[in-house]
Amino acid sequence: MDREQNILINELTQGKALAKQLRNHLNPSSSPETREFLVQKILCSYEKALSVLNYGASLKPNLEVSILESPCSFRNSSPRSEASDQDSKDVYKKRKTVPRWTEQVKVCSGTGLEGPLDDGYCWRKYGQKDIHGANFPRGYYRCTHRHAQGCLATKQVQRSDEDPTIFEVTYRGRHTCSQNSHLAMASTSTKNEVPIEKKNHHNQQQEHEENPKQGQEVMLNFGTDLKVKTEDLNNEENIFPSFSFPHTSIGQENVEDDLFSETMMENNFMGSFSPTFISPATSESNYLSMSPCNMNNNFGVGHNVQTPESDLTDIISTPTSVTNSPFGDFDFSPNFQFDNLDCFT
DNA sequence: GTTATTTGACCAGG
DNA sequence: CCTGGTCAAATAAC
Repeated sequence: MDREQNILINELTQGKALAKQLRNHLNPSSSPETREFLVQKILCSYEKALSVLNYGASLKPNLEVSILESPCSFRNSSPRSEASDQDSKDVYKKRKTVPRWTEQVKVCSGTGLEGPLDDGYCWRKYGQKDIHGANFPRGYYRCTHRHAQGCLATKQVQRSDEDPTIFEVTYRGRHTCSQNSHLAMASTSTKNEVPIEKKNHHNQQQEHEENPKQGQEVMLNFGTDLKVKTEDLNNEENIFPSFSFPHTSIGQENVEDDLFSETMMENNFMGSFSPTFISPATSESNYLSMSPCNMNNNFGVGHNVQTPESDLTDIISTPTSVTNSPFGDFDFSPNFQFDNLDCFT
């Protein structure tokens, strides 16, 4: 908890300082670029701070955080759900109760930010598929320690059609491997989860490379915008009785119990993470957008946003609420419970 | 040598 | 039969 607090204070302090700087740059002689840069940095600080808070808040059933204005999103911040829709239907159901959620990662660069998509885990690619209707192939990754530690976490990386700087990363399962992240890990950052990048250098046809890490791409923009959208499928049987409103923070607690217990039983591995994070209600729409700076530090860990395994397909496929009110709901604020952050240590 | 990626085959679900 | 997801042999990187 101290750590989080420090980070929080740090970021807020930094944000304040940056704001001052920005004020100094409000004069006409200052370049718009500079101002924009400062704005981005400020937003980074905010987002990071919010992310920290989000950790604590995520225990709350119906947390919804929407921070879409991350530095880089000015370009195209429209949250998209097409891919998710597809996924949601096609998810193979044999494996039930595997939590699944999607992060939309926007790759930007410029501000000396490292590669995107470094979530602090070691992934190993085990497949790639061309997906119908998508211009880019989808990459399939599993945790490197699958055999060593039986970590069943997997993820899919799908590059967005329209905006190649956006990658939809769908995670499945939680990491049980010890080497993983939490805060410290990711901070070591620069380690690329997807090593492919190296090879890609020789590759002309990146159209077929969904690989986020390509140097060139990284150079394209600023920062990394990470949106986390949880969506759970896999549980045909479990449909949220009361998910109608993603923003609702009330009335879902009841549901929580069911899902919670179930989640716990079937996904014990989650325990290694932090059981308290399992908050079914969160699933509908969890938007967490991270900026480049976040990525530098430990915040690549989008996984911390918990999702239960209810079948939220429907909701998700109509992310209107999320889409339409990107900035709207910040109901997380009142609910922080730092006490639970202990789970991370 | 080891370990990771590529890529077509294979399988299950719809 | 088509599609998405996984496997595994071949290959590349280290």
